[in-house]
Amino acid sequence: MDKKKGFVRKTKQRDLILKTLRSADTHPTADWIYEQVKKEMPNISLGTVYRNLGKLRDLGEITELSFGSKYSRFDGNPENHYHFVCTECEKVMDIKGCPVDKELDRQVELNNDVEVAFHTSLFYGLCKDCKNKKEQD
Amino acid sequence: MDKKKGFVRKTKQRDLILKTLRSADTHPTADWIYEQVKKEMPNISLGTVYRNLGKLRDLGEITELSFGSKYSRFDGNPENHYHFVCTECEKVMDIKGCPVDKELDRQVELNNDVEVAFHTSLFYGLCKDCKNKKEQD
DNA sequence: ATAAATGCAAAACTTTTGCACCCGA
DNA sequence: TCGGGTGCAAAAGTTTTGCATTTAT
Repeated sequence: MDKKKGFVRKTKQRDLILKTLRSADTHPTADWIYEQVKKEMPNISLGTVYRNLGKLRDLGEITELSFGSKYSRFDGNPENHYHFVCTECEKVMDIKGCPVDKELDRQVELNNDVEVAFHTSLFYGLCKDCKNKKEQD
Repeated sequence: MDKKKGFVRKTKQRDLILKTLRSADTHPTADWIYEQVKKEMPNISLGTVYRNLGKLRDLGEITELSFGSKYSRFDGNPENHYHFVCTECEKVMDIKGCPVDKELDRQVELNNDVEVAFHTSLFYGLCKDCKNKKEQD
């Protein structure tokens, strides 16, 4: 018997959830993902979406971002990187051209007597669209 | 008549809440503040704590930090600075000796076609106490 | 006197969970 | 077949809100 306990089974639901998240250009909420996925799989439940997002996070396939608003947001890219939060439309997206500075972690350790595993930075402001919209006034 | 509409009234509750927050060495949750304040003012309600924290935030007296866990945390210091989150005991505190690098904001603007108002960084790891506790094993 | 603030409780909202059934390996 | 996954609905947990009353100015 080579069946092992505690294995992760592949399901249509989880595949679709991951595909949907990976193809999003921003970092959506569980509810947004639920709405998208429902178009293709109308009977899926929100509980399943939450359970699968949690499982994918535990497997290291995605990252859960919990900041900015009441909702958690999910990032299909598990690599550490910086994020931008639009204060106007609430969208959350990746920062380009600004690599994570690991030297900072060492500096913080020395100055604060802590052990740093990693850090992340959040930039707040107006995204491209909201910036342009404001300029039109 | 020099009474104006929309003014902010001074109350014992708000004073106590602000005093409690300012004297905390970490960044507590609304519920923690509620528990502290109740010792001195047993009839205060959690709703009042939330309302006052919101008002103080709107007035720019404090900062609301919404990351790391389900709860919002509040920071008696409205100045922008970096934070440390202990992944073991969940405490959130200020980072010392690591000033906010405003140059980064300009770099992000250039690379991402956005308008950055400010940024904040979160360092995750073990705080002094949890680090020492681990070393004892 | 007037409107802001409070206390209480109910409501709103996001996320989790129990359970019976289903389905992938 | 076996145990992980799903759907549904109820529950949990944080934050907000309606309302009558109190209180600061």
